[in-house]
Amino acid sequence: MFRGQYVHSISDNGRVSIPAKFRELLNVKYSSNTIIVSMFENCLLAYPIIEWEKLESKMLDLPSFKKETVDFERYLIGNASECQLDSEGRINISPVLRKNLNFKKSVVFVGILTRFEIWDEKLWEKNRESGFKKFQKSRDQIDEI
Amino acid sequence: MFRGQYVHSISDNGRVSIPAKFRELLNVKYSSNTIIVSMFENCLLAYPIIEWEKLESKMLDLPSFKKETVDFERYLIGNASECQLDSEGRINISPVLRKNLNFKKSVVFVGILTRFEIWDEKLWEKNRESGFKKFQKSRDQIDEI
DNA sequence: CAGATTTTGTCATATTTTGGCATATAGGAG
DNA sequence: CTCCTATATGCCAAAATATGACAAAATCTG
Repeated sequence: MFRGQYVHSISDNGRVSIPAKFRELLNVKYSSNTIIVSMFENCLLAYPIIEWEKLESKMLDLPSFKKETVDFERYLIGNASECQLDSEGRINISPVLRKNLNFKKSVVFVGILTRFEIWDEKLWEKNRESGFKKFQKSRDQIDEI
Repeated sequence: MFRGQYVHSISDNGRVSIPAKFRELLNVKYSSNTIIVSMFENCLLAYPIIEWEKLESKMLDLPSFKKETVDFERYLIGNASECQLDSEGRINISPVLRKNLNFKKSVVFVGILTRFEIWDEKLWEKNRESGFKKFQKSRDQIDEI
């Protein structure tokens, strides 16, 4: 499972190392160094290709011209890109995504079970406080864990 | 699968490069460099010929005199045109389509699984915010993805 | 049919992306 | 604390890509 936080720097042309812990999980559990990265709320969302394909196959069953489907897919798939880790364990993040999320110098990888998020470090820091508040609020919604 | 966004410039006479990632998919998965381009909401909609033909065969099953069928087909098929990628991976977009969609200098290719959209860049940018809102809304409609 | 205009094919080139190496840094073991 | 290994990242060369330019071919128009 993906867990924890790692801060990495990102080069001018959008290249960044995936944390070694995540790389190992990709190798061992998923036997694949291909991931899909897409936009989410204020961060990137990354899935091992296998997990992502589960999502996609569900989406292929949706009625393709229905409004909700189009809106949903246009955003989630339209922002997605397939990345192969190179021999050094790095991926490239496209100019569009970097611009949208205002990626500057450093990003934070946040592991969350079957996926991980990538945040601009500054934004991540800024949201720490409100993140805690949201966590507190969510405790009531999540029943009896 | 088609995914992600790519911004390309379009020449005065409507010639534009298809993103390399999309070209590769056409070669490898579809073994064909023929696509069908038609109008959609505020953008063009492009399908590999094979996917387009699947769509057509579904349309043939629709009740052919029903109002919705006629309206749908008249628009989607009536605006469709077949394009071959040239040796440099470019297609031409007809003056009519460019005028309808107000294509200026740059366009955005948006990959969506078995198809991709082509937007005027300015318009795409303008719709980005509302696109995110629509996505948020659609998340509630699309259950349990 | 002739001339004008548009479309197409090819080449050249600037830019971006990729691959590989080298080095600095961090983290763990002893 | 110190050494050693694993990791992150800067750097550069090579490859791929996007796109401008221009001539040849095709099409349109009167």
